[in-house]
Amino acid sequence: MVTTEATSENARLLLLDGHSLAYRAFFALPIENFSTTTGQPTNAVYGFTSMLINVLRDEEPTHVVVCFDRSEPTFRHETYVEYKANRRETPDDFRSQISLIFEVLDALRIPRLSVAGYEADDLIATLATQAVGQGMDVSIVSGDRDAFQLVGPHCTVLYPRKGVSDLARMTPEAVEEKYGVPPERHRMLTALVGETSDNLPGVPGVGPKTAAKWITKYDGLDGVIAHVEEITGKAGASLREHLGDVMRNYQVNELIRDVPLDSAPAELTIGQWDRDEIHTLFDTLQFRVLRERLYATLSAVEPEAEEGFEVEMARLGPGEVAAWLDEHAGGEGRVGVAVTGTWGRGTGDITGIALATQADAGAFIDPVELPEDDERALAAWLADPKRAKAVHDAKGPMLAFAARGLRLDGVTSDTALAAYLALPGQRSFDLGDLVLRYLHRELRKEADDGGQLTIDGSGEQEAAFDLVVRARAVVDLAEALDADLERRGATRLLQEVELPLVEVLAGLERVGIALDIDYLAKLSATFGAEVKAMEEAAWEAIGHEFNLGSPKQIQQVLFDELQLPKTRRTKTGYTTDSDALTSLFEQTAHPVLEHLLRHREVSKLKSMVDSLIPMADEDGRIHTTFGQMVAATGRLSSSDPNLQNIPIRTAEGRQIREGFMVGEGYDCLFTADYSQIELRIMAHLSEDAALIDAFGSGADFHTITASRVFGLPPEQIDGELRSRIKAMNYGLAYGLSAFGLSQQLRITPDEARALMAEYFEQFGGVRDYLRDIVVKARQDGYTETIMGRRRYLPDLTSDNRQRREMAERMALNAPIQGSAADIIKVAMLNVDRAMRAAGLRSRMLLQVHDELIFEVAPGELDALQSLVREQMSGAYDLRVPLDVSMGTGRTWQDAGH
DNA sequence: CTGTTTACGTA
DNA sequence: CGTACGTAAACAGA
Repeated sequence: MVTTEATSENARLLLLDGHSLAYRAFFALPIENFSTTTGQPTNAVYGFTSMLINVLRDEEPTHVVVCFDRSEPTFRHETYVEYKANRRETPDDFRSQISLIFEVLDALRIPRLSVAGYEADDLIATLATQAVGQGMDVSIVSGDRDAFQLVGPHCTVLYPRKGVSDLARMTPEAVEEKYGVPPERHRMLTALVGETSDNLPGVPGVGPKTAAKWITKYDGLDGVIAHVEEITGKAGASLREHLGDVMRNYQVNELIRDVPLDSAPAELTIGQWDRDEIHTLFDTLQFRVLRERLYATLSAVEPEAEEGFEVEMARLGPGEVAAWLDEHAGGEGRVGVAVTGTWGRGTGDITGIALATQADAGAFIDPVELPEDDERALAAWLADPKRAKAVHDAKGPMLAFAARGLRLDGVTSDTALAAYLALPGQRSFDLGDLVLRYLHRELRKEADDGGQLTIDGSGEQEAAFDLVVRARAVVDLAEALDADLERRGATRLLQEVELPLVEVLAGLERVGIALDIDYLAKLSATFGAEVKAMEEAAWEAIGHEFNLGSPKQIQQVLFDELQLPKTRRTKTGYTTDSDALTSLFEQTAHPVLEHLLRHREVSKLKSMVDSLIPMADEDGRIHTTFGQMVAATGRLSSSDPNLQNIPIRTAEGRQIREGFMVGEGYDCLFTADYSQIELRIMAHLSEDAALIDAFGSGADFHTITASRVFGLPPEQIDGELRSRIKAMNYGLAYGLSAFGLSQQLRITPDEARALMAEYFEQFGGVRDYLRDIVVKARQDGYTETIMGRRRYLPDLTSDNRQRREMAERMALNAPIQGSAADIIKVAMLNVDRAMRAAGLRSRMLLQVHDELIFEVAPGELDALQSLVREQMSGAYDLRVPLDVSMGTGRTWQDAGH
């Protein structure tokens, strides 16, 4: 294809038949391989989107529209009541995907069209006719052969041959070659042959070959009809008998070319697609590969952003830092800071620093070759809380600065953090994406070949300039996000909680926690021995070797060789999870099941120990990384390594906690955790008097609530009754259903329902609260925590039950889990401040959602305990007290309680 | 070599 | 058919 300059002469219109393509995809792609983890089928969406991407790439259209059928009957049904009557009911799994396809198209800003009383084909015929008339080239993508009648010199049909990636290009020549008639006569052919998918029977005994022969010989269908008596043989007789059908078919098959439409072809332009919407949507659809393909394809054709950034860059040489800072960064204005370097595991290194002001003054500083005076000026400026700074994702840079002995203060905006509060469900907060979204600009320099930038070593210079552009962009982005957060009521949450927390978290990461390496190495050996023993025992029991770590091989052994009863299905077979194995063992008592379970348990522990040991630094400490913008609810996450999932439930698991110990020069570890914080928040939010009372009484909460539910005095509540109510208490905050409760308690669903009814009888406020929270979230589009942290849940109005109910459970849980996260974050800030104020040398080491772990400096235990208790329980004023329980010891295990 | 699936650890 | 995470190993596809 030759591309000439774009005039209306060679505008290209791409027309897609949404339904027919989606339907194709639905049957071409196996639903088992294309479903989200929540069970939403996505095969049609996937296939359709995939085809869309391909044709956008290959056809390079200037105009696009996707046409859809409507449910209303069309004139074809009136002409022929049996029209499409043989079609089976549209499967639910397909129907639920149409609205998802709409979402994809809307996010891509691709227009879609449907008109009552017409099929998608008619809209396509109308638009194609108009467009060709206006000199446009047209490509039609449709899985319906009726579209072939539209093929012409400026109109091509792309017809899916098989699957979703193989499109046949039907030009006039291709149609003629395949069917023996030119495109405008294809409809006549169909009329004679019939179309089973539309329930249009043709002439029995007449196939495409015969039909084409007749049409050619008699110069069209009219000729065939006129000469119908001359046609000899069986086929001729059959034609005469079914002539009515043929004429009806010809009428029904005709595509309407003058459907009244609101938009002309020239108006069907592709808009600026929305990166964030695509991100969010593809996240929920769990399209990973497709997203990459889409980005690769569309970034090539997407309309240019308005402009880049214009900024002067000074490369600050020796002795120039102080002067530049004085001139450009000594006032009130916020300065953007961007750095290059590496960071993680509690440390880092800075290789480049860029500063930029709103007045487009930019500077690049190479921190390695910095004279002492410059370094001092820079350090003072960075650490000056009065010099306002905007940084994107400041925690890493903070660690890298700290490794050079530099402190970063005065950060009045962290644009990544701000974006997280605005869009908490988002996966990544890429600066370039945010700049495009909020500022409609591209993160690149203006194409300004002034020349002063192209000194030699231009690669380095380029990199420096890119960094300055980032710093410049961050300043404007900070402003835009400030405004956005104000609108969302999250300003205080950012300024008073999340921003100050960045430095506290950097501190925890930098300090790390000491490991007892020798002990852990021995522990690993112990676990290793048992893993091996279990493996051999399992092989012995089965009679051959197999990989106990492979669910697939376990399935083969259990279900094929041993013929044990089948368990719950997974995508790829039958589950071998511990619940299933346990229940299989109860049924069959087969010894291999015990070996498998034990092997699983111990090898999991061993791999955890083995992963921890090499992560220790030269001082024997490990440094996690806290994710402050990961959890949609506002919690922190911990990774590399994850220290928020160190085992505690089993005795063996707890042995790992023995490996976390107090560091040299410190007295002990000290842990403090909130007891039942989520339940207390539920009591607070629901204002349920009975629940609030239960927390006020000081006695065991689960026993008290059980006593109310069962109408028994507390001393008659045995372990069984208590644990039922405990499961209920906790389950409520997760949106637990009667079914789920019955599973967990191993009672019948009816009993579970009765238990829930009893519970709500006593705690009506909780029931009302849980109900209202979903209603309100549906109205607002989001839930909110006690500190105004939002979680947006658009799926609350989804017509897909699975998605909607999932969103409802999220809506129940998010305010509770999120408020708990708010409270402990405030507690961490207050504890940190109070420790500084008291001049303590003790250090906060970890946060595990409702627990804080400290390392106690000699002689400070008493002071620290009372300080932490005070700050934690006073972090937020709830309608119930915030109880804190504490413990101390040499190891994390000993410090537990 | 990469991404996905299964399973499982925590709150 | 209970929320929120992160990781390891096996596996599948490129």
